[in-house]
Amino acid sequence: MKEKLEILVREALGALGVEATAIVIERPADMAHGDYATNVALAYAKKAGMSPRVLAGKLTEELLRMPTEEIKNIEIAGPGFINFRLSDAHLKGALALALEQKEKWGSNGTLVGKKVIVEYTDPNPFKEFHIGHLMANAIGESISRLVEASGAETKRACYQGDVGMHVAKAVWGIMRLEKEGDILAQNASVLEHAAYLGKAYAKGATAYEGDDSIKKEIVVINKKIYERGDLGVNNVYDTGKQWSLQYFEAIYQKLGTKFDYYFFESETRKFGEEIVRNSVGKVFEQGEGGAIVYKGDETKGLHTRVFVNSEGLPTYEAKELGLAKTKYDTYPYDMSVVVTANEQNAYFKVLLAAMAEIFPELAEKTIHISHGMLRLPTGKMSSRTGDVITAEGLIEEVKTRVQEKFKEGMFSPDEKEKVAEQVAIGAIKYSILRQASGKDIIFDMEQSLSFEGDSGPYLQYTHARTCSLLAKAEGKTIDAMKFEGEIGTLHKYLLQFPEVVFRASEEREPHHVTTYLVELARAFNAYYANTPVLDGSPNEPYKLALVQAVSQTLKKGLELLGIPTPERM
RNA sequence: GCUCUCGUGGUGAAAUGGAUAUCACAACGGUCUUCGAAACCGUUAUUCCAGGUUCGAAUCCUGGCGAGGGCACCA
Repeated sequence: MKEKLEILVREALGALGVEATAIVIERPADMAHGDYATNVALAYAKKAGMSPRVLAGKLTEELLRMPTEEIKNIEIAGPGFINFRLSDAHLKGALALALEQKEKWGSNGTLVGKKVIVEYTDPNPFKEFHIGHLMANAIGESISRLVEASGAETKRACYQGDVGMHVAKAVWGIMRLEKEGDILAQNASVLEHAAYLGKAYAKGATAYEGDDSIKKEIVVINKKIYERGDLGVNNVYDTGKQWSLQYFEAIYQKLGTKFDYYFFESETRKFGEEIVRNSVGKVFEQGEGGAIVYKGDETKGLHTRVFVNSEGLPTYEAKELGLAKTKYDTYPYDMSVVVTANEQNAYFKVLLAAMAEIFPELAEKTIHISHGMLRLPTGKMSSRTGDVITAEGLIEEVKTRVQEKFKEGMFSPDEKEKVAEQVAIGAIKYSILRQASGKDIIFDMEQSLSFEGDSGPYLQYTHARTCSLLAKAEGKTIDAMKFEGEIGTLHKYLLQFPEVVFRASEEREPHHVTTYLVELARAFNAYYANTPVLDGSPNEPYKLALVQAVSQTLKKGLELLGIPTPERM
């Protein structure tokens, strides 16, 4: 419809002898103004040599001359906006079409035939999966689903730092704990394994900073991990890594993420190092102490970064170059999205500049998306001091709060546990996805996880309501066309969904979806409070069609956010 | 010091350069014998400061103030 209006307006301008470059058709901020609006009369007034309102008047005359059954009327408003109101028949037909589309409702085909890879979450084995990873996961998962909804073939990737000092610290910690007799039971659970690793890491990290001789021991272990020549170290490392990965996998399952590819730093480092060494003198330079550096162009706000350090080991930057190529060799993508924390922004710019010189075609396809930090009201989290909120801990805490809200006797114990988890995940993910990515979130349990108003559970609750209403209406006629009366805002909100999904996908901003869904849910709840649906009136089939469309839209929208949609809660 | 990002009611956020700046929380006042009150209705309250560009600026440009990130061998 939007495209059609654009063509009509262009023709009308042409008829008046005005050649248009860009034509903007938009949804008016206030729905009372109409279904669509254009500002062309304002934009081209000067070019046409008349005042905006006069031009708008002439354009309207032209537009009215063209036969269009979708349009009910055209009005001029304000400084010279042209507002379009769509016909009732068209609006009803659009709703009927939406219902027919079912699962496909809201999708578009703008990325059909494209291959997209999205990398996100990226936890480090041997360390906690904390709420920062939760943030990256929520955003990355939603972006994956959005580009999928645009028709792209989408693969999810997770990149994990399984080598480096943090690992050496944890391995040292485990060996020390074992020496002290603190050993896990044979049948320890995945969670107990993870907690043990956390303890080991904290021990190693503290000792590393406090004691120079231990620092040296850890450096030695780090080397041994790279070389894989020490059986004892290998053994501890291999089991520890396995524990970590099992633990992460359990969390992904809860969160609703299924990765297609796992990349490990231990695999990309050698390749990355080669790439860098082969381009010394061309792209990279020798820096102080034998390091290999990339000199970023300071006029572009870049700085110099080390790619291979003076000990000859590749840094994260070099590994990332290797990763980009490895990804492409695994899955020849048209677009590669990488989600990281925003503290990496400056580094990523340098990396992309270097990549543009080595793999220009890959750099062009790479899009970096950064998320803000989750901060505690008390300050920054630190895994060294143990002042961390783990994902697991947070989910459990929210879960218990959710259960307190359940009505007595609604669920069996098993169901209760399951639904509580779905709602908890919904609350957490929503609080992350509701704002534009890139900004920090001050994480306040009370505020960000409220179950009222602008929240995940609010949307889930509204969806559950539609489900129970539809269950009561089982067997009744549902028909979007059977309606006499004035078409309301709820109906019009519903029809905006595909445009919202398109924009969210294009900008890779899930928060457009959250904002929209809350508006939709609000419109529905208001409608629901004032209008009896199951009243046997002639309009009942239409009202049920509205409810079904709301239900379907909430379900699909929440799915795009990676938020579960229980039918009862 | 250099550099990047940000500054919207008491609080947290939204707004492809457009019309009366939107939403939630909090506060205050109402609505459950009727399709689920995790809901609904109402009241109060917002674009950091100073210039500029534009028919039109929360949005773009310049300067100031304030907050956060980054600035060579961590990731």
